[in-house]
Amino acid sequence: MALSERKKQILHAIITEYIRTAQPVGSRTLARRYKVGLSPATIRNEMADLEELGFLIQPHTSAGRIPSQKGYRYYVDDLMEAPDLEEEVRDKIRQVYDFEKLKEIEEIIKHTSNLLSLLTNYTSLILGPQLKKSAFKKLQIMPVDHQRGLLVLVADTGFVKSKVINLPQTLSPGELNRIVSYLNMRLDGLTIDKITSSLIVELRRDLYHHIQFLEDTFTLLQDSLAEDERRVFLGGTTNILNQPEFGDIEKVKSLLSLFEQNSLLATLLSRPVAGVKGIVIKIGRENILEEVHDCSLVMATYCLGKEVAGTIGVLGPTRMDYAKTVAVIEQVVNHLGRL
Amino acid sequence: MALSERKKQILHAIITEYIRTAQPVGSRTLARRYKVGLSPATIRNEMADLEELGFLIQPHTSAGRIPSQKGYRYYVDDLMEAPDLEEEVRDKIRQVYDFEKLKEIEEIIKHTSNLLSLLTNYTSLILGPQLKKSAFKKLQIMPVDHQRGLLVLVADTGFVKSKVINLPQTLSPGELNRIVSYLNMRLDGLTIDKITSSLIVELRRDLYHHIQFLEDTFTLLQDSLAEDERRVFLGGTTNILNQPEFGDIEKVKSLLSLFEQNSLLATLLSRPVAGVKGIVIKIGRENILEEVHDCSLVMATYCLGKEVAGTIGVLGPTRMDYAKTVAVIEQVVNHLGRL
DNA sequence: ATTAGCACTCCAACATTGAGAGTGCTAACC
DNA sequence: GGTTAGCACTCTCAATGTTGGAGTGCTAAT
Repeated sequence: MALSERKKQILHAIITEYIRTAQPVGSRTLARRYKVGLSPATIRNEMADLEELGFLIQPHTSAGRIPSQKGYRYYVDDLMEAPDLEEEVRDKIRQVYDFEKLKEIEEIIKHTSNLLSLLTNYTSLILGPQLKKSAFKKLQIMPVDHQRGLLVLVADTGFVKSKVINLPQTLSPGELNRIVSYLNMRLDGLTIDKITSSLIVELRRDLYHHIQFLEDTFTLLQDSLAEDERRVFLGGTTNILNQPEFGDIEKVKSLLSLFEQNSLLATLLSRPVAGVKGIVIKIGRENILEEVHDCSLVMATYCLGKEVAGTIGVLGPTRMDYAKTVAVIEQVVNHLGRL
Repeated sequence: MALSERKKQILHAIITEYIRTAQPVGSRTLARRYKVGLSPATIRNEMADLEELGFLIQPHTSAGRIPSQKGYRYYVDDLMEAPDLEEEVRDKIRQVYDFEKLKEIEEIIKHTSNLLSLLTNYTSLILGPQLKKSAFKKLQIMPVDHQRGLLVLVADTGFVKSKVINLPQTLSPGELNRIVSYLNMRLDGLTIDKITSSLIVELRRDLYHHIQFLEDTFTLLQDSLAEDERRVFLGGTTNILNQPEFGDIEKVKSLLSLFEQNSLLATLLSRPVAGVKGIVIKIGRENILEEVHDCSLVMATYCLGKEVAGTIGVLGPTRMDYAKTVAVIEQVVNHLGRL
């Protein structure tokens, strides 16, 4: 699949131009706007070749060419070079991560997703950290009224989960405290996924005389566990509507209803094999979901501290500005890693 | 503005038909489908009158008539009668509120908003309860690591707010406990809006040697206070796209970006004067925001327990099915009041 | 007061046309 | 042999008719 230098150059130019204008690119325009020292006729020949090879598509006889999926793939893998970001952009990123004191994960993620959609003008998706991997830190029960209490579960990542539970009225404050400290002791330092159901059974045995109350507690624990359903944070959902390819209401509708389905979004983002570092780009039909078959997704795993936390992604039309998007994501992931 | 019985009947029929079909209604259709014992010609005369009076609009000569805003208003105030809900619908409502044990406000609201959008096929908006009005219940600080703690604030309504704060390292656990119980004592039973800044100043004086740490605490308190910005919960945002009036991308875009702006939504919903009971309907331009000038909003205040908690609303095109929507909202508000 | 009849208006859907953009091919050129 | 000019051809898009249907308003008859 080795293309001649000239073909590469032409393909590059076509894709660049198409990304800019969203219009099929003709040989004339190319000759005029990009200083290949070639006449339109020669370019036409090359374009015909590139079409034969599957990199370009002609929407109809006598229109210019547009990149095919294969064309984008080649561009992304071999042709594209990430631009330096403008100082202005770098500044904005720095601002978000420096000046605001972000302590809670959720806050960090929300800011990040806003930032991404702002900088790229596409829609950003961020898959939150996996609760499983974080370590149990502390569990606390605060009485709310005489029959209910608030159970708070804190993970070391700063992740907090709370739930109102029923407390048996027969339970004295002292007992409650003892139970809580016992649980804290037993669970101390474990990662959440170590809290298996067998451990729970064991605990339940140890504390069998408080069964009723514990049911709720364990339910929360197990829910948190079972909630492999990691939350996906969205930013700039309307950005994508500004793209000329979304003139069609049907498309808009299917995309927007996709945005409402957290689990599907999570599927989308969880593709890159755990551990794969760097940026992964899914173009058009390379994505699993039909709704985004004419979108592309640029994603990367991000770390918070040392742990791989989740996936960060930007969704745009297949005709998106890959180079810039990649640059932005790299920069952002970088900053995130330092927190 | 007293209309003759016959005019009322015709206006009613036109609106009903238009709500059903979204097409201008002509005299022929009306004579055929609605058993007014009149010929098209007579109906035409009446329609001309109604147009003169401002209840109807003719999109162009020789199209049928559609209701004007004034027409809808008259319909809603004087003509419409709320239908009995089908058993099937009543069942669905009962299911949501009976079988699932909803303890936390947020959960209740989320379920309600889903329910509403499901039953009406429009978009539901729910303005959450005002933190201000609920009573302070308890404040707790749980250490997370050696320099950070999780501050949890519980209101008696079950409302929970938490924030990670910095703890000065010089603070011993004993001291921390004393501070917490002191704060609890001082704040006990107050409604949140009683925790004015003057009280905070006072507390701050009493505890002046822990200033740094307290800053964060007070910030949270004040944030919760200042957060008059009450959260609006949305359901079925894509439903409204199924309405034929949203064939235009521009409209969709402006509406969707409105949906992303919590504060604007809160404005929309907070119109009905506090205390007004019953259902309020805002038609078209009666709404403040331009984005919904061709939508209508049916809303009602809802109670949780005895307190007025917030506003519940359904947003559809001006051509929405007011009768059904009103019936559904009434039913839902009813159920909510019983929780 | 109601209705039948009729001329009139307007929209929406469909065809027609011409201009513009772009191609592929051929033949000439370096 | 690679490159280019020239030209016929194709296809879209926008503008411009054309037509049929739906609905009206008016008038005259009931």
